[in-house]
Amino acid sequence: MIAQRPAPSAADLLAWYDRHARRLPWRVGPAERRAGIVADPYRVWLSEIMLQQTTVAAVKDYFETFTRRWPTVAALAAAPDEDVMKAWAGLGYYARARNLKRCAETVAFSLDGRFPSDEAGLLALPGIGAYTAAAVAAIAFGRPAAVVDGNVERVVTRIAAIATPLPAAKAAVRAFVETLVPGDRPGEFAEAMMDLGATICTPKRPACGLCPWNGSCAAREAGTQEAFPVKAAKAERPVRRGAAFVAVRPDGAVLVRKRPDKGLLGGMTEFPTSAWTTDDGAPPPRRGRKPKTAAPVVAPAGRASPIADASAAAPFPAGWRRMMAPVEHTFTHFHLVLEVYRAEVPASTPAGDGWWSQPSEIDGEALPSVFRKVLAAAGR
DNA sequence: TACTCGTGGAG
DNA sequence: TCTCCAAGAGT
Repeated sequence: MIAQRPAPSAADLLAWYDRHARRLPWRVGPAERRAGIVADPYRVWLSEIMLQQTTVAAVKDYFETFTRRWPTVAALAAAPDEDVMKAWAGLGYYARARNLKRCAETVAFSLDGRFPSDEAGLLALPGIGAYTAAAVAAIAFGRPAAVVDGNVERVVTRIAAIATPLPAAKAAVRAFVETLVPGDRPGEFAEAMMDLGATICTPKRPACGLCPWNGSCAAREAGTQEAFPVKAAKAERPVRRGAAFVAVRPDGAVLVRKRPDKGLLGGMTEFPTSAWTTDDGAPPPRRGRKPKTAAPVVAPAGRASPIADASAAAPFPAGWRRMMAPVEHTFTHFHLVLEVYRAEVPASTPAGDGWWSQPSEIDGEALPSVFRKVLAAAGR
């Protein structure tokens, strides 16, 4: 008779966590906890929004900047949208910043400055989904919520050898976690699960020898750790092409404008660009109403005369000159190749629907990474 | 359910 | 170099 694997225990994981917890700026450390300090829901919420699909390393500086500048949800709610977008620039997924601001306003102005303490109340707020609602409820309010993120999915699909591909397996993962969540220290339990996934139960070459649950893991017993989680096949990444235009005044100011609030890089700042083509040369599908006349599209360099096409897509006639190397940038679901054009223009050139940004101001603009590459490619 | 939505670091 | 992917949410 072969001994059955014991069920994983929250107590074992918490004992491991007591020894190996990562010290992170948004966490209440053990010493503080002993001193009776509890988590600040604002800081927990802010960190969880920033950490959505984003690494701890990338978040740290932004978290420090935000909490120093806006120490409370009321302060964030009172800030101009534009300042928040500028502070978020470079972190990606800009809908998070828009929802962050809306959520802060709701909490500050409609909820008396207090975050809801239960999952349902949190879930109703903009930018807060199943994961974040559970995480804030558990970490900030001590609720025994089942916190399921990518780390937890990996840990649990291995422990229980769940072969159903994600995201279909999500319900089974959540059900499993619900059987484990302790009534005591549920927030630390959630942090422990995530730390375990981040440091021990890693995607490649997990350190099973160091895992507090290695005796309970079905995948490890079978030697198939790296086969989990099973994921649905991903779609291929198409290539889109376009042109970006950097107009430079004699004083060094460059012309920028604000992108539409919705969609890709919504609400952020950009250099004027042509429409971006899809693989087959057609313009990308539009969500809104079709314009009566199609926007001029720049053909890929080499296929037609880049200069001639660029002049049609440029924001205004000028001595546009194409930079040698195009900017390439990979988004989640497509790869972008942007030809960069630059022109020296007179001081009297009107800004149109945009504005002129001085060299001393450009770094502070809400300029996404792809357009910072454009700026660099234009030699600014 | 299946897309859309960024970025930069690790392997 | 290139693929994967990191504390997901909205539609």
